[in-house]
Amino acid sequence: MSTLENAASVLRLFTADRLELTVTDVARALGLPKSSVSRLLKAMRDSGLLTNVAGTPRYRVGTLLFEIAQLHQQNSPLMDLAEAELRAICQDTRHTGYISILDGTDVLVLRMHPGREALRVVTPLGSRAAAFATANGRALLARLGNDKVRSLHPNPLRPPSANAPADMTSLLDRLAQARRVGWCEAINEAIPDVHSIAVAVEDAANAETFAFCLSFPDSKISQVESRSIVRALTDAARRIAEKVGDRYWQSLPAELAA
Amino acid sequence: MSTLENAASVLRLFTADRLELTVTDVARALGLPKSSVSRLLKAMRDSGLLTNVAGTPRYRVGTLLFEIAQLHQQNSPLMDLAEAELRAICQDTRHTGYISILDGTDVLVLRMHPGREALRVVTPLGSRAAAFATANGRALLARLGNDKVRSLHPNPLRPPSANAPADMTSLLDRLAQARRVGWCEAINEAIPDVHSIAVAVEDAANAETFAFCLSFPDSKISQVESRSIVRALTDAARRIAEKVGDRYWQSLPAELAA
DNA sequence: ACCACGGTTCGAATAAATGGAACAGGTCGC
DNA sequence: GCGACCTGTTCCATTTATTCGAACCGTGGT
Repeated sequence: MSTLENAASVLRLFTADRLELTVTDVARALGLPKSSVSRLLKAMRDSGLLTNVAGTPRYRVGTLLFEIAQLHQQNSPLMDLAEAELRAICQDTRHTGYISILDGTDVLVLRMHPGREALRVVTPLGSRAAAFATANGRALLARLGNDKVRSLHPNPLRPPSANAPADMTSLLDRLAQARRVGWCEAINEAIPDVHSIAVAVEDAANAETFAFCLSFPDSKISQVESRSIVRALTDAARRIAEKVGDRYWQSLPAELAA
Repeated sequence: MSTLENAASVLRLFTADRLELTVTDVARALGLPKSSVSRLLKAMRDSGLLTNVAGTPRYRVGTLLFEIAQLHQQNSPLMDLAEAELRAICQDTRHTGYISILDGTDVLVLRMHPGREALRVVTPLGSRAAAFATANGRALLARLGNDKVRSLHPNPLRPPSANAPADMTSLLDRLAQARRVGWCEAINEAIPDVHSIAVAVEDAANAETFAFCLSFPDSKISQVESRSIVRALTDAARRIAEKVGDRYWQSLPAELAA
């Protein structure tokens, strides 16, 4: 396999509980000869992708990746708008907010605004979840056509819980509903007792789409509060859509969102 | 050159005002034939390092890097401690706080806690600056031996302003002073009218060292306030040092820090 | 229709990656 | 102190991926 693929595989080996890797770690995990791995890691270090801890033969992720990733999430007008709106809603409601993007069939958490409640819902930055079983995920999928959604999911859905869509038909039903009202919710799907309400906005000019949601313990929130959260999110999305020229929200009558 | 080096070079081409790259962009910038670049970018996309914007032939940084970079800065006990302390100080003083590491001769901003003042000091996450001319940088350099500092800087220093150390001798003087008192300040060095006060903490077990600082407009802060900031930072560093077993702060008498 | 421009494909020459074996350094247990 | 063992590195002939120029395709402009 090419050096590049191997390098990417090495990067993927780093996980939250594996922040350092050794030559044998990688060799075992990837089934490559030690000699190749030794050279590969050294090459990755020399090119800045990795660093090795001072005296030790352990490798960590290099600062280059941190810098690049940082650039990647900055300077996006849409992100700035979404963050500002979400921050305001989070401060107002004291709940936790997330901004996510679609990456294949997963949602990837790009930003988090921790709530001030005692019980916080914590999905760490950079973590993934199946898009079809999350509020943010379905808000994003609803922006795609049904055909696209189907082709994204060639295999049968594997719902993480009973509340998640069990198959493609019920997923498309929920997406259709999301398209009608503009927002989307998930109750006790991926995580028990977690209720999330999400909206999605798109900046066609930059080919960027984000979903943002509010997450809170389902048991603590009344119907009325939930309604006001929907209102806050859809209003925010509408303001953003206005600024970036997202036609999607223009076609949604305000009364349906309430 | 090897594929890996070329890939790293491509990643380095992404800057804050260059979030998308095309084949010819890269070919021109790196002086490589278009065909090679075309293959390289495609390979990088296939391995997850890059993504190309839907219909267009433009490439962006892939989500893999974001995930990896996110891991990289999480789960560090020292970072958690430093962040908690700095957050408290920032809320207290309403100024901006930064956490940085040393990367070669540069400091790299890992975390930022924006202040609540009207005039905020903004150095974006992931940005670099010459270590010798910043408070955080010198706090980190002070942890190194003079020999190490000298060998890091083979070339004459290029101070960004008159207040920065002009040569190695005056840099070492300031480092020596930092080692005596435990903290470090930079007044109008890298950025005009910006005053920063920094301390550094090290977790030897994990081979991690961070500096954190408070930055504020120099003109707005009295001698007395500055003193109390020094106190807050050194107290915080001492608490962290206690927890992670950083011997450095044990040898510093508390009265010298005041 | 033509041209200019950006991207891709092709194929032979080249340079780089590969992996087994041998080597080096360290630690552990006896 | 010694050997067994584990880790990482170096070496080298072999393999194979990568390279680069040139030809090829689409598109957008005039």
